Amino acid sequence: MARHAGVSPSTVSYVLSGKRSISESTTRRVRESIEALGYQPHAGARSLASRRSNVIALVVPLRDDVHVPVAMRFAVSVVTAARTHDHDVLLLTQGEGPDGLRRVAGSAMVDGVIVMDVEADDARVPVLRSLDLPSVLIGVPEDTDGLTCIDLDFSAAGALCVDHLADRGHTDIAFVGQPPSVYQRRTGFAERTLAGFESAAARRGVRATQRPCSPETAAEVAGALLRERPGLTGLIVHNEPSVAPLLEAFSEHGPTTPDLSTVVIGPAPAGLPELTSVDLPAEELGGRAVGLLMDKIDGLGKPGTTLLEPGLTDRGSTARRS
Amino acid sequence: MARHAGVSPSTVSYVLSGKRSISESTTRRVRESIEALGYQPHAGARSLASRRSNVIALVVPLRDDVHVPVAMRFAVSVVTAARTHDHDVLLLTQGEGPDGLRRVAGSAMVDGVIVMDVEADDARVPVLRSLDLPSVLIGVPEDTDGLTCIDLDFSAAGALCVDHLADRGHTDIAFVGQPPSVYQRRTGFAERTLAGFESAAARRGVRATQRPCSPETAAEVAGALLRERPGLTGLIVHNEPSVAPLLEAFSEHGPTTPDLSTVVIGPAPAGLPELTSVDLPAEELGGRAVGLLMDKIDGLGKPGTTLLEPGLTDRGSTARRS
DNA sequence: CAGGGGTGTCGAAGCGCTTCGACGATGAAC
DNA sequence: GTTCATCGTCGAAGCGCTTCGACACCCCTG
Repeated sequence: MARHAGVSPSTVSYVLSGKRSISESTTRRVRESIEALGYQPHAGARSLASRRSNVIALVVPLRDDVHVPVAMRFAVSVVTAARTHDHDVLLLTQGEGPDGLRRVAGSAMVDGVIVMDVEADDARVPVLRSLDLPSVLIGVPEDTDGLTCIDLDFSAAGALCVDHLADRGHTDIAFVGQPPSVYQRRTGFAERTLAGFESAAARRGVRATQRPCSPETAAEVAGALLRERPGLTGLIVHNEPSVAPLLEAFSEHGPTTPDLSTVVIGPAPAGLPELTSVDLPAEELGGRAVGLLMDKIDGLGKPGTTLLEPGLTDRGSTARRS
Repeated sequence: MARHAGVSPSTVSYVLSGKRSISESTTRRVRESIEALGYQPHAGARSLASRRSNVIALVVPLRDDVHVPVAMRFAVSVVTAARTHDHDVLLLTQGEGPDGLRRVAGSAMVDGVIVMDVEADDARVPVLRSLDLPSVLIGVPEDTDGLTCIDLDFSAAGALCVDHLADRGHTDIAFVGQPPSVYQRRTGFAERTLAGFESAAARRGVRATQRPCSPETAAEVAGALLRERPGLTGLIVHNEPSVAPLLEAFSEHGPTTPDLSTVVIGPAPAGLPELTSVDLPAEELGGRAVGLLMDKIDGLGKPGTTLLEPGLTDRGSTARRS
């Protein structure tokens, strides 16, 4: 390669990295040779010499109570964003747990790591702290000390839904949440949404109940709510796969939207009437997470938690009550 | 590391790789040092010296007409299987197209690649041929010359469903398929399923129609079938996300399962009554694909297409007609 | 016109492994 | 008691990059 362009290897390196100034004529000559030879630097050699692999790891959850399409949107947006920063993405699954992190860190395979689906008391967090590997969490654990986290402000999202309904005169609202297992392992986003819901409900003085739910138990949950809460007029669903079975179950014995005013937190489900929702900005989260990670890799950026402001899109599934 | 164990670096390497015999005592001493120091070989150095990265690339589709949970199951099973072969997985998206393949191959980042969601006339296939990078396709293109492919035998799956219904006395069957866009870009599995359906229907002498479908158009499709095919008693759905809206639409104006005998090709949808189905063995496919790729990387294994025999699980959603 | 500060390029060292040939030691064969 | 394999280990030579001085060379200043 260097010979083909008539320069030394170091000059090629400097052309590629831009770390020293190179004359325009030499630069052009080198670029032409790169083009002509289809030259690609050897990734291993590069990472050995520069102590940078230009790869980041992404730890994706694979629990079955995690909503898969959302996880996939995250993954894709992370890959796309990483590519714009000239990085590739190594896919790790929860299967290996903390050991996977140790392995990729220890062998210098990756420059940093993005961890999704963080729990309040996550086993990976102490490992991350001990590893001095740049990392960004999508999700917020209980103790964020020294960590860089980013997430939707789920607490605000819960409150936003309550306010939306309360503003429209609703005084009896139910929150249908994630499957029980999600709360049991104290997943951050689920806890925070619920907390936001509850404190907003108290603040607005509305009657509020809350129930976990999964697609299998949706009919049951709807039945119980209809029975125990005859005055119910507002519904907040923080569980996308359950939205369809839930609304179906309600409509069999009771009101349909917008009389049962419904707000969904999460991505809008396909093949259903459009519902008013607080959308999960997966693409933005993924992109921002990568940006934060790149800063940390470059030695910039301080630890801290970024919460994205939620936005509510009114699609007409909530009615105004006098 | 080598010093800590009191041996030369090459001895450590041979202990780790097993490429030369090392005495039991030395092996033990080295392993103890590895343990004590938490030693991890530098991946870049290793790939530079050995010309092996121990990483494979996985190209995942991100079209919105691809069923995401299935793609995710593939991805996870590929990662899991790769780990058992001491490899990691680099995630590539369709976004970069053939260039992504060239990049990871040229820079020796990966030892091989697994490509999902292959079309009959896929742009990546010629690139793969030109690259002399070991590869395995999950899916089957039109021209498989020189390629290693693996997939469910979708043609047999289509036929299996027809036979199942025909055996139970059904003589008027509809096939509800993938969204039109999937056929337009000539995705292998969709074409082959349809072909299997049609030839089996001809062989069994049953009346057969076929329609593309998406969750949005499910109600429409159901309506059209009810209108145009009053004698319809059998339904084959090769489109998991549409199953729920489809059956709902049918039940509003017509028969429900098992009177409308329904067979699904794909993963069983959650939160619905259990349906008789031909399951997509994503885990097995992913695992086998990795196995095939590892053989190719090791210089074993010839090109060729492996089709997995489909199996039908009877869950009682098909009735016998006299 | 000597001295000083940029620029643009090169050479060499080294990143941390693997691998090949070599070599001493050991035991078997004659 | 030689001779020969065989076994276990080592040393050295890379793998293909990056990076750090060094060094021409040029232009500016005084």
